[in-house]
Amino acid sequence: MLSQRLPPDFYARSALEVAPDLLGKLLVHVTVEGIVSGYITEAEAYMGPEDKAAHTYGGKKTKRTQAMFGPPGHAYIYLIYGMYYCFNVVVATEGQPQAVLVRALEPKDGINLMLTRRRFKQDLTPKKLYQLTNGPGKLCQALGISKEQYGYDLTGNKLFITPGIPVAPENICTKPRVNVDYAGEWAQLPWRFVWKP
DNA sequence: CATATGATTATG
DNA sequence: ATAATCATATGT
Repeated sequence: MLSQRLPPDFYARSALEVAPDLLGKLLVHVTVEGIVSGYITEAEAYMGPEDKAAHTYGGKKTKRTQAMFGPPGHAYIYLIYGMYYCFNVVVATEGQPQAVLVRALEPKDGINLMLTRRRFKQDLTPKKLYQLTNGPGKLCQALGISKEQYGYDLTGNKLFITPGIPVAPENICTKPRVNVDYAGEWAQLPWRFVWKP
């Protein structure tokens, strides 16, 4: 069965539209060690120049953020706290630096590989399975995402997103974004989207 | 060149 | 509650 990619125009919308739409989609990473994938369960919208919580606030363009200024449907990856990577999807249009941070996944394929990569210590009970990828740093570790995948085309064949499973609107809830207190009013906005099946 | 810090996680 | 840990951003 062929894994169908989400079309490029899926990403050519504002982060606020793409973020909730990304829930239930399947994020897949094909590596030499094997294939790992998971359903997206949590995402946050970052709206660019006007959004005080965004890396591109004020239109700030640096070596780190340049991918956000590029065409949509590509990966924006950065290192945080000196030890964890965060995976984002670039959205909107070229020159419009918006992105969606993928905060959590529900593991699907390659769970064994995820366990190895994360050096998971606890017992593998179905109940604790979600702990494998329930944070931005965790899911990057589990999927083997690092700087190497910076700028990757998400309609390509290494790191890509497929339609996954549909999510009913009533199963989506919104919350304020995490750890952006410094952003004043912008921190309060319900731009975090969580899928609760 | 020097310094401060973060869209986090694991552990006590 | 707090340490871990470093690329990036920013200032001098």
